[in-house]
Amino acid sequence: MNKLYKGFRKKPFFCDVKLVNKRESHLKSQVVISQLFSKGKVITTPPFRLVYLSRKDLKTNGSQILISVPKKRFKLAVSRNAIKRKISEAFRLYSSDLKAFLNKTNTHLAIGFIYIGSRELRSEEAPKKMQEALEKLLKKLKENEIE
RNA sequence: AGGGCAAAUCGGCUUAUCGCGGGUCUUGUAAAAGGCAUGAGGAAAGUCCGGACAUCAUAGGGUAGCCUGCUUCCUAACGGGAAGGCGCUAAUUUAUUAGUGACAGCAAGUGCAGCAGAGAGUAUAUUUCCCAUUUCGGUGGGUAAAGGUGAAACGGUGAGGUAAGAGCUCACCAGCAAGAUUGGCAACAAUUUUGGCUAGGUAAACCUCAGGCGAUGAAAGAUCAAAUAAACUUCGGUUUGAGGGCGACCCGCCCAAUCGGAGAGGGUAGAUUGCUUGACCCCGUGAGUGAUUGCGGGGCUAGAUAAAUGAUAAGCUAUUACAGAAUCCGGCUUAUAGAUUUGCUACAUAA
RNA sequence: GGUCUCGUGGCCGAGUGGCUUAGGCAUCGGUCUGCAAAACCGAGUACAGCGGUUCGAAUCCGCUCGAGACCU
Repeated sequence: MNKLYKGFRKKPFFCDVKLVNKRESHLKSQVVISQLFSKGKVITTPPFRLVYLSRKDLKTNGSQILISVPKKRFKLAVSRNAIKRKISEAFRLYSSDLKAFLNKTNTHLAIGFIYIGSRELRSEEAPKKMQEALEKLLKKLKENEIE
């Protein structure tokens, strides 16, 4: 946690965790992806479908995300890219609670965001939807923790 | 001042905060942190052509297949471009302008042309016209001017000629073929001589002629690391030439002691490189009608790998067109809101 | 990233440039029947789009759109 607080002195306007979204937080491993889709649990909130898989046996903690937009609904590469960017930006801004929880409980979480909306994601509604989805996810994770 | 057409250029900018990719510098044992500048197109698209580069193959020849098709030039090359020629269309100024053309050959050969029509290619006679004959209903022969059909019907005008006619003969005209001269690098144009009197359409039908083309694509390939099995079982063939290679086929040539089929089974899929200095861009200047190119000076301008360019706020008419690099170049085609510049053009308004 | 194929009524599907297109299933109307099925008779509905070649294009050529397959 100390690492993350390092930039806090210079930029005091933002909250307790620094908001980064680096390469390391992308989900790349084919093994993990196949496990995610075969064993993972699913939450559906209107524009997204979340697939997640939490593990405690790994040494690292934190989250790795994967974003998928179907080519069948969005023909243009430009619009697909725009949706992906909006999702990742929204996740970057509103995932601080989730990250704090994961650090506390020392879990590794793989999340897949699948966009199931039929229209393009508008930038003003993206943060609201993301917050809803993440709150739902956090609640589920806490329930599991108690069990 | 606005409208239309054509060509060219741009197709977002500024500030603040946060964030991402690779690069570089600083701090740090390291992990990492911070600073700096930089980071998506005119089409990045379609994959329709042409190259570079790489691997495989390569004594050589022929055939097949595919592509291109007026001429000369440009270019690394092209199915691209420039200039010119010819045809067609439109306009008028009637010989110019603008647009446009897969624009070699049907006078090498073969095929095709429904319906209609007498006849659709060495074709032919329905109605006419003329002659002969007649049982006066017709029959036989000659003829192709006129009517009619069709997308398309085998030159036109006049004279001679004839039973009636006909390029049957002649003159002129149109068009064709061959030759000559002149101009042009050439396509071709102009003039002229001779010929036979007419040659129809279709090659985006087969085809002929001329020219060109080896195949596969960066998921190509190279290096390193890790792992390992040129192994095992079984069947068949072989110095009396089997088998393999020359990745369409044939001739021919080469290799040569091993080759082929089946079974069971093992391993890898990570890193670096290829990767961005290039037929590059900008400026000046010379050559050329032009495409293009010579010389000099300056510049470095994405290089990711489940894949970076974003978000928020404010302002500029602005949430605002079409749209996202994946080895790299040259074209073509298609999509495209708006802005600017230049040229041409006609209309209306005002002075 | 690269390569290739296909597109004909509501569905399947034939079609060698020539009568706007064979056939089957489905739909609708009629005959039959007490009613229906089957059978029989009849009808409507199509060449993915645009442009070109040709007297004439579903067919030949070019571009565009859509769908699918393969390499990996």
